[in-house]
Amino acid sequence: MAERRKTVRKKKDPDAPKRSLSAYMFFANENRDIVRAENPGISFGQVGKLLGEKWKALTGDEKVPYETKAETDKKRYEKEKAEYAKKNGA
DNA sequence: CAAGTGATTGTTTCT
DNA sequence: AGAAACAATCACTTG
Repeated sequence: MAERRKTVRKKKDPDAPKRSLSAYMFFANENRDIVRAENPGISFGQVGKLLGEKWKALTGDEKVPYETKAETDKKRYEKEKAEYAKKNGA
C-alpha cells in the first residue's frame, strides 16, 4: 500500500541525510528547457505529463546518461548518510 | 532472513 | 513557498 505521498513529508532523523536524486531528475533537467521550448506557453499539467511520457518514450539507452548520474548522486547520499550515522553515535 | 515502508529528489507552472 | 503530475529510488526499519 504505497500511496502517492505529496510534499507532505513527515519528521525524520535529526540530521536528515536526505536521499539521492532520481534518473527523472537528471532527465527533467535537460527536458525542462527542451519540452518547454517546444511548448511555449503550456501549463504545468501539460509539461509535467508530457515530460513523463517522453521520459520513458526514449529508451533505456537514452536514459543511460540520466541513470548514470543517478548512480553518482546516490553515492553522494551514501556519504552524508555515513557521516550522519557516524555522528549519531552508531 | 525477508519484505515493505516511508521519505526524498527535481522540474514546471500557478496563486 | 508550497502544491500537484511525472518517475525513480532505494536505504532504512522492522517482524
